[in-house]
Amino acid sequence: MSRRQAVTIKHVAADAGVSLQTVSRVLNDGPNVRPAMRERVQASIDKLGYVPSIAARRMSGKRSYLILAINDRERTIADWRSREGGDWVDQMLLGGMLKCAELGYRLIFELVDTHNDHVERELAATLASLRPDGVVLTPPHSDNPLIVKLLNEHNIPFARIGSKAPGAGIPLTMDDEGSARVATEHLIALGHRAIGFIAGSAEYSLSEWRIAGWREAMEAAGLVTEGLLARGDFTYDSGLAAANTLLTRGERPTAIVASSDQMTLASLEAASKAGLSVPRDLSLVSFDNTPIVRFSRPALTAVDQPIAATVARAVELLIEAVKTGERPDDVVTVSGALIERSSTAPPPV
Amino acid sequence: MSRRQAVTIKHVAADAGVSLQTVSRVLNDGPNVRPAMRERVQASIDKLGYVPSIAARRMSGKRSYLILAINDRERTIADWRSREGGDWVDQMLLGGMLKCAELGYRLIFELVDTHNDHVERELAATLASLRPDGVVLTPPHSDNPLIVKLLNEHNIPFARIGSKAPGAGIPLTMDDEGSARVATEHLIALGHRAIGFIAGSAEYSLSEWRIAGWREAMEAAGLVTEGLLARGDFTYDSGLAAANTLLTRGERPTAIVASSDQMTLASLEAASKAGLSVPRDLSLVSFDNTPIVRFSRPALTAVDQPIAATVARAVELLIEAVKTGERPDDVVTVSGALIERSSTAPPPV
DNA sequence: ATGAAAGCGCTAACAT
DNA sequence: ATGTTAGCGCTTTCAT
Repeated sequence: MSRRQAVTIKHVAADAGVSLQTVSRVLNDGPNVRPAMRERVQASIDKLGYVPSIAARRMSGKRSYLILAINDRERTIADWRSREGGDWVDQMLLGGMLKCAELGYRLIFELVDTHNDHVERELAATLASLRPDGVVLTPPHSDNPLIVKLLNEHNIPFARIGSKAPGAGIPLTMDDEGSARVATEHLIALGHRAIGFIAGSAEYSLSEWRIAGWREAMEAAGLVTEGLLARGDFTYDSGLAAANTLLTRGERPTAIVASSDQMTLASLEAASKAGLSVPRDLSLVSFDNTPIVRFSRPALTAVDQPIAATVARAVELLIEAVKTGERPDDVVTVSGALIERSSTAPPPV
Repeated sequence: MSRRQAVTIKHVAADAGVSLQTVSRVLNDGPNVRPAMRERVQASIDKLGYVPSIAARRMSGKRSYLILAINDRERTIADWRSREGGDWVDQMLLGGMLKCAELGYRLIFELVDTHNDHVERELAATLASLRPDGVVLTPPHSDNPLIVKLLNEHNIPFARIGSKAPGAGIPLTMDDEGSARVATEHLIALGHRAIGFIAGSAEYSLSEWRIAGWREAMEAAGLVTEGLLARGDFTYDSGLAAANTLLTRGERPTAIVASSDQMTLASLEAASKAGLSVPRDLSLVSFDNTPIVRFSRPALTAVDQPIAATVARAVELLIEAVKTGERPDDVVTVSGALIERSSTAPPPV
């Protein structure tokens, strides 16, 4: 059998006794096709099992039926190799791929270097090769001015997940500020007054939003935040250092909110080393809710990041933008939820 | 800016002052191009930042530069939703995507239903739409006669991971038999004599190979296997039932090898319920080595499945097959390794 | 409401 | 060693 298409639009046209155009119109839900004709053509399509070639559609038309999802190369590969149980990629695929399939699109997953002087060349090459109808950006790419500029110049719709900045592209967030506030309020409600916060890398704007959420909750409750903020970069080691800083200060916190599961796990370790029992002596709230939080002892109370839902929403909006040219006016927010487990309790008396 | 390609082969040809064909030859490392000419054309390509359109290449030539990786829909989605920390998909992507990128290809990840009367329609549609140059099959698709037949008829190279059956397609295994033998021998060396085995779903042929490896090791050491085999289906619940069966028999095993991390975790739980301490009263060896095995108490000794390496090898062989038409004569084996942690010890005295 | 013609960007086959 | 021609399977544009 040859590598050529088995059944093409020509076969369908011949079978239905109509022109190629009419078949094309039926395929694309075009106007000016009588119901009877539509049915006849559809019958031929079904009978022959015809499926249009994505390459040919992209060649002739303006659409490629491809959505490109981009992640940071270095970080993603490091996560895969470390096998620490993060499932960011899986959740992106779950949300993005299934939504694409639902809408007749295909999701292509790619890695792009952020820390690289040839980001533009790299991305431009991918765009030239694939010509996707839309691009989903994740942090830290979402705020990378080079990438945003390039995509904008190419006039291709794109979503910026984890970005609120104005400008081109559709910004979406997982309500980091609100989630941090909820997490903090949860601890306040339990009676905590000295609540530490371990922030993530400043390269991600969501790190600042989470700090803001924590601050708001603390201030609304009349609590001080001074000396209760430490910075990490989402990694375990950075979390260990941050937790140690917080736990060795004069009036140490009775609870800590950390911006990633790895940093929270590190805080658990730091607490253990300091002879502190969680949650009896120290309460812990995590961010991400990746699989590992359920396997730690105690299981961690965590803010779930709705990655699948957010990516699915991004894909929807992108395809909408291709079809109608319209995009949301405001930042799109997909909120996470606080999942209570066993790492939080009232403070020691 | 329009959705048309910014820089096409025409621009390069014009810039270099040659015909389209010469540019095409340079792109494809074709013969009959003088080095000087090759350099001149390459200079134009670099200068203009030209990257060929994958769609146009697929339209005209016999290659699509696409490799399709297929997984079981039901199981994959269930794994994603359950968030139990399995990283099969990540490892496939890590091995497959990076190897594809290295060779100028692109990996497309798809889900296909096994338990479905229209597998063929579904897969045929994907093939018609994408026309991939090769397909990577994973269990249980690797032994699905409908899928194998379809791929063979379409004359498209494919790899069958986890399959040793003769016939079309390139079979690859992770040496399940050898790994099970090594795991068992490890326990025998520690002094165990009654070593139970919890097998996986019979739908996966690798389940039988693992049983065989365990049997071989036992018999080689002059040990009986009767009554020491239990069956699960890789899931936690099935592991719990299987472990309970093994642990409640007359002469209960002092060690168990289980065919998945979930089933081993379940065995740990079953042991705990039975008042048995691991590894003091019962040793446990797992299969898979997904991230969670390091987070259990004790951390599990496990056979690592080299998924990334196997998929990378499959991609290599597929692309080789496209280029040269050649394929390996024998089953390709990529061996895993036993990772020793804390769930194994000598048997109680 | 339907059809015919042109062309997308590339490679294959056939010149020269 | 290089160029020319035809055509892949569709959608677009322009007829009718």
